[in-house]
Amino acid sequence: MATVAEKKRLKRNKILEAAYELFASKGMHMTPIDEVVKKAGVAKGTFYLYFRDKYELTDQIILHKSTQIVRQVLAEVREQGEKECLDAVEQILLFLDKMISTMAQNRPVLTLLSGKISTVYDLLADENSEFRDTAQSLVELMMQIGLTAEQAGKQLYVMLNMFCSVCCDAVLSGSPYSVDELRPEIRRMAQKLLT
Amino acid sequence: MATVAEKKRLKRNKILEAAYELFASKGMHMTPIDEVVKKAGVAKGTFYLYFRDKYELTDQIILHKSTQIVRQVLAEVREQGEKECLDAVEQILLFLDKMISTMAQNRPVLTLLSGKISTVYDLLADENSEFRDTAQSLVELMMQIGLTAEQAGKQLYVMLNMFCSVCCDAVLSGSPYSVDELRPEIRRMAQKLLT
Amino acid sequence: MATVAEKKRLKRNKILEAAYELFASKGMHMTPIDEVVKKAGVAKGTFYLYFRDKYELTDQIILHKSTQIVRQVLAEVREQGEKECLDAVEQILLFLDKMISTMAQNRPVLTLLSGKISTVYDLLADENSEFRDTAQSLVELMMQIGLTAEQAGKQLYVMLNMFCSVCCDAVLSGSPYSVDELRPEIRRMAQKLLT
Amino acid sequence: MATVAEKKRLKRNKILEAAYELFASKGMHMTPIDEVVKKAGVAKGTFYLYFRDKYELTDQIILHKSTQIVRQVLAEVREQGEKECLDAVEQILLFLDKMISTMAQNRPVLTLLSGKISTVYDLLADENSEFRDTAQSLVELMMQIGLTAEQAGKQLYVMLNMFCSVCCDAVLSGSPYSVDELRPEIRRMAQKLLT
DNA sequence: AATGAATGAGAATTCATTCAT
DNA sequence: CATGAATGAATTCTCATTCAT
Repeated sequence: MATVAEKKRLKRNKILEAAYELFASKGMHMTPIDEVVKKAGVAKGTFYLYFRDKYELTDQIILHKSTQIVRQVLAEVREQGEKECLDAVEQILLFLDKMISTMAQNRPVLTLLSGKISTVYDLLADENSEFRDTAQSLVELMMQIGLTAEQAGKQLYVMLNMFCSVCCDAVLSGSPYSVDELRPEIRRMAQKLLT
Repeated sequence: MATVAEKKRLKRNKILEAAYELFASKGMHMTPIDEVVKKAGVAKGTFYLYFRDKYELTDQIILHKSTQIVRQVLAEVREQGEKECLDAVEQILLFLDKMISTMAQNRPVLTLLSGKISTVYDLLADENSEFRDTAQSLVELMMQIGLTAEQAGKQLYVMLNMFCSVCCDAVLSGSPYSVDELRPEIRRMAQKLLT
Repeated sequence: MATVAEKKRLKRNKILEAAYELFASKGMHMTPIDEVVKKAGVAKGTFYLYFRDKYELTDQIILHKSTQIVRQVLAEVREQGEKECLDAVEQILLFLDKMISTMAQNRPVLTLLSGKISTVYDLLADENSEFRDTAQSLVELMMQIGLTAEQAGKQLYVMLNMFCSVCCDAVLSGSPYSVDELRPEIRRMAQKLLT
Repeated sequence: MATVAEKKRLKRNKILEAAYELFASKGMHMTPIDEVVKKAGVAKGTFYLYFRDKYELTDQIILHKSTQIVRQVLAEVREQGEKECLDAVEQILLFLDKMISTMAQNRPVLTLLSGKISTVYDLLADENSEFRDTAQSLVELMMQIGLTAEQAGKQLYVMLNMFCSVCCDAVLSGSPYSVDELRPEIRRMAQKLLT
């Protein structure tokens, strides 16, 4: 077993997780590297062995966490979609709904995501992404309701962005409406957009 | 003429404007007070005569600039709406369209607004806001298409948030789509949502 | 009295003096700013009010100290030269001799000067230097022994550099010869060069 | 063939050369060990197998490079001296002239040598040096022009130091005069000193 | 012998804020 | 009211050196 590379990956992850929790609760600008390494249980120098600087760390966290969320949501959608034989519209609605739920339960990640939402979309759209296939099938689902490939792509992006943004606001500030207050309305709007 | 109070207001505005430009281009965290006061042409101590601290300044800028934008957009909508005798849906679409255009032309303000979009809505919804009446009429317009007051309020919020968010991404990063690419799609979606 | 500018000059000088002593005894690279400010009795931030960074400080010290030394030497030469009605060659020899003595007594300054000797010459040659006139008269003295202006300039430079360099080595390391061992030899060589 | 000891010597030399180039271009204080070992193609730990610390490395480089230069210069002088049957003065002048030329062509080595010129002399004077004999013959040459052994030693030292110092300044900063501008003057002075 | 991950003391520098003038 | 010199805690990042593999 490649214990050496494995240990490195583990250490990197420890830093990533420690930073995530801190950044999420106090914001990146309010979290000194000192605290991150202390929480991660590594030396200060070790941090700079794995990340060029604080900004690279931030980027990595966003990537890391977004990936986690998208991966989880897609897995659930796929499973439930198959089990319940959902049609195109229903699957997309389910995807958006799950995204909202998951984000609502991941308050901290929203703090980081806020204002960088296109990152999530980039994850889906990137040629080399592990999600490429799924993203493709989402677009195909939307084409089944009569959109061109381009329209489908754009609309998917706008809807994702829209729901994420509303979620961020709703979850983070709860003002003027909470997620739960907004959720039925969002669903109604999504349905309207998809028919 | 109250030259004393007037001069104070002027100096305060000079600081606000200087900070706005700096914050917009480099971000608040990357802009030291030193630079702000230098650009504003006042002494460092003077700054603290007008603002409690850097955070109050930031808040004030967002308020200041959002107000400017909303005020401008609403004025244009009102004028054109009257001139062209637009119906409810058309007025709302015009409002959203103008918001997009104005934001697209105010790249810097988006930097600040990004992730704080509900601020704009708060402006509209606040009891004491100068926009209260207009916001009220927007809601009433939406009720004309068959929504309850509550639904109308929420939908207005969601649509605003959605469009602002998409604009921020599109204008600021241009990725994955530019505003101009997205604008027709957005309009189509808005229309669908309002019928 | 302009107490404000005066106080600033004083504080700057305090830093300069503190740094000089520290740099001279341990070398600039071995002296943290922390120690400098502590010795100067000012806050760390104050340091950066007066000097861009450690390197500017170093340059300033060299300038400051070289100026002090040259000023002192020239004053002595002028005085003694007049009193004893010395001729050209004798005055130059006296100048070099005094330079050697003064440097020998200013061990610390040599630490800083070592390897940056042309600084001293620059001081003499700089158009705006307070020493311009004196430097000019040194050159004129050398022209009296039959050199062209250009030859005189170069020879003055070479001799200065040569003597400073030998002094640095001799004073700082005492190896292979001490200043006192070398001084007669140097004098003999200077005399030879000037006739 | 002693491949073991040979390989070690080779690795040591690789480090020495890598460090030399780096130190020469950016200065020792600005060159981290990291860069040295990377350039040398060895691991960081390996460095400490061959050198106690960074300071020992620096010393070794200066020694290494000075030796190279002196060895080269002396070889050339010896060869040309024999071929052209030069007399004492001419040989010394040739030696100094070659030193200047070689240094002018070895800009980087001067960076390191600057302020440590007596090292070169130490090389010549050290009892166990490979140059002991040559240095001795240089002294003897000077005694041929009527100096005592002691005077000869000192004068050789002063002249060496003087020329090296002037070279460092001239080559490194080119200010106030370049090597080429100074060279005739230096030669003239050397000639004067040797007669 | 060689490696390179890990260390952590330390260094430079910044900057929001205060306060005497 | 206005000023800007002074502060020093806080922060980021570096790097020589060690040591387990």
